[in-house]
Amino acid sequence: MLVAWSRFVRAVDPDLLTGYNIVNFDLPYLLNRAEKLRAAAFPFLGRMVGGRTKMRSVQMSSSAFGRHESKSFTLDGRVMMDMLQVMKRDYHLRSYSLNSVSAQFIGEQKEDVHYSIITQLQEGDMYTRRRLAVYCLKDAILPQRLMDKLLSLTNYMEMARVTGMPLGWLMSRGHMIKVVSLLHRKAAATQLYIPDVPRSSAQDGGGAADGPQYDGATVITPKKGFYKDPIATLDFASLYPSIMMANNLCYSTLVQPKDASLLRPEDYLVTPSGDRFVRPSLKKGILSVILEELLAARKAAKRELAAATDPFLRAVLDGRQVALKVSANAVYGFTGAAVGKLPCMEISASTTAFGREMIELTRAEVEKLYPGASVIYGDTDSVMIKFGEGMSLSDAMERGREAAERITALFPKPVKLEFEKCYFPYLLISKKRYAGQLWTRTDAADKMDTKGVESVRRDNCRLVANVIDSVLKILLEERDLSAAVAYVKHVIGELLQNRLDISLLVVSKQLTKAEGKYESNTAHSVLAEKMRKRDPGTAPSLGDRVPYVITRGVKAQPAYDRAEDPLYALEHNVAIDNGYYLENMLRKPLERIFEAMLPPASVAALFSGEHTRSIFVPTPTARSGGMMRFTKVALSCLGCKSAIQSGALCKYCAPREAEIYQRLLGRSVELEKAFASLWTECQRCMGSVCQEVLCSNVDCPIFYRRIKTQKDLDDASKKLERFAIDW
DNA sequence: TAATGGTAGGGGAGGAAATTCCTCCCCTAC
DNA sequence: TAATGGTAGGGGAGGAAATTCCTCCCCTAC
Repeated sequence: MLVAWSRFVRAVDPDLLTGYNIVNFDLPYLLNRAEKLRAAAFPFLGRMVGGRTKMRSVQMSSSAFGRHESKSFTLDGRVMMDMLQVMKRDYHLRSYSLNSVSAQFIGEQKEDVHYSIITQLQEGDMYTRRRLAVYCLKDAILPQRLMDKLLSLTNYMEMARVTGMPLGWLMSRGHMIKVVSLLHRKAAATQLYIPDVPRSSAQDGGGAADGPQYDGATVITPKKGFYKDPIATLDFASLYPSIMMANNLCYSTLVQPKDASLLRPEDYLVTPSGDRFVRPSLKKGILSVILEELLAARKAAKRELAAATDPFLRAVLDGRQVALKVSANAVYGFTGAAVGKLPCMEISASTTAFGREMIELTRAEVEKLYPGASVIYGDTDSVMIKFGEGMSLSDAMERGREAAERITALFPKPVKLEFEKCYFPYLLISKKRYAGQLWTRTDAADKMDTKGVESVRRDNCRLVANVIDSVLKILLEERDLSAAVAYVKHVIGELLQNRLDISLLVVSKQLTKAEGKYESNTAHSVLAEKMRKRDPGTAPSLGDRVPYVITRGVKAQPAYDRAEDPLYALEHNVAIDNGYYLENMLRKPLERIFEAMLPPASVAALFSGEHTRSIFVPTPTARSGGMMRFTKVALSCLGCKSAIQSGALCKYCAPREAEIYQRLLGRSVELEKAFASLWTECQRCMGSVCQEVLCSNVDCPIFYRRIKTQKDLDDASKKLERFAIDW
């Protein structure tokens, strides 16, 4: 079968291979299997005749794309486009399972089949094998649909053209190689050669770049608070690229200090960081040319974006122009990369130094030109201005536009300060954290814009993200403080009474270090270790996100000891520590928001009072220690919970047997109904109502609810069975 | 054959170090 | 065989508890 499949690939002769996680799972599996079975004709999947497909492990670590282990193959003539890798590179998501990704982008779920039941399906009847087949087909089709919908191939080809790089490298390598490629292209055209800088010993592994190498951008100290006046925002368009172009910063224009005396003073420029670059009249830098081209491509993408009407297409085109912008910024990053091919701190340090001067000048100028105006915040290339008390939105916009124009005139071309938007109202929490209603026109707000706060971070559970997001919406869109307070109290009540779905409480963090490399204990690293011991096959590996919930423990037991795999917690009935979620996850983020608009006593009242009464759940002691090891669970009366020897009820409750039995039966029936409706929902999702549901999709809330209901139902029927003994 | 854009910054968890608080104990005044 | 005044209060030692500070870690803004 393997050999036939290999022949099939060669016969179809595709340019591109795609799938989901094929690089790290499917292909390695096939190759290993072929080797084991001595299918010698198998590993020839490339276009090179007789070219053997070999597999290598590579470790990639990049500040932009994170760290992961990966495989690489010799597959001449074909490009591997693994959609998992594409999704990880291009989209910031909480989960990258094919299920959640396709649900989000193409509104379709696949039925997930856990690997442990595949054999069972294969060895069953024609119906179970059909299910297996459907699963496999979907697994193959969904990645293709994703690729079509997201225009991934189009965008990658565009990037390959702009940068002059092989398509495959865009998926397996970082940003630096793009810049290297661009440099080679331009340098060759101007008869220049790029020096091969040998790696210094410091660059190889040990003790390299820890801590910043040079000073970065200015972040203006925020004047924190809740602003009910419109806040105008001015941004420099592509700040770093435009600084490099305006001042001709380049490898080819750098003047070494010892050579400065050879030039006339008017031939070179001294940057704020004290470095010298010749003026463009003498020689124009290559980096300037490269940046001009990247920004021209971005402009074209923006034009296309303006012409598009379909909202989804717009989102994708927007993604493309952002990618080009990021690549332009990567040019600056490349010059500053100490562990890189061609570091040049003079360029990067000069660029940031210019940036610092420019934002300071902008701030001073705004406050000088507009008396009463105040710059309340700014980061790197932007300033947020409050022009005055009680100003209307349209006046603020008008002044913003005017100010941008007047200040742009102070800088050399192509530096451009733009008025982009107003925030109204605006909540400024701290540096790099704020939220506001964003307006680009006066007739209607565009959207709520949230930066840095918990609702946009992936290392919070969904509960926190949802609550913060809703609270901000109520405060900023509806501007209803009391409704926000009521909402928060309601959610806290639900949480403490255990009424929330466990999928809301799942936290996930990325495993960024290899096994044993963590210096301190953290919830996700300790849990990953625990899961490796349970089942190495399904345990998270380097670069994966580890989902977990915090469970109840004994007093003072650290949180990392109480982190548990959500599925495991559900299946083994481990109690969730609701108090921890309230105190350690919800409390502080909510306090930071409300303290800007409520007196301290009212903020404190959010977390105490009637709604914080919780239902008692007995605390389990550590499973493997303490006195509890020597105790046994005694039967308890189903009527009053007092200890009894056998049967269902104690002698005092016995007379009420009929009534208690009826109550439990009612509960059981209720659960059965709930379970049946969840089951139908899962069957609908599978596309068939005549088969058993065999789905283990951990990203689906229904899945958690179904498991929980099943568990409760089991418990309920066990209780009912105890009555039988009496009869 | 094969590596990796940058700095600034917030904020949570864990654990060490420094500090405060409580209890026991001894002794003296009267 | 067999005996012993009391209470109030200062202050040191030891150890528990609460607090502060620092480091690690993750993730985001630009």
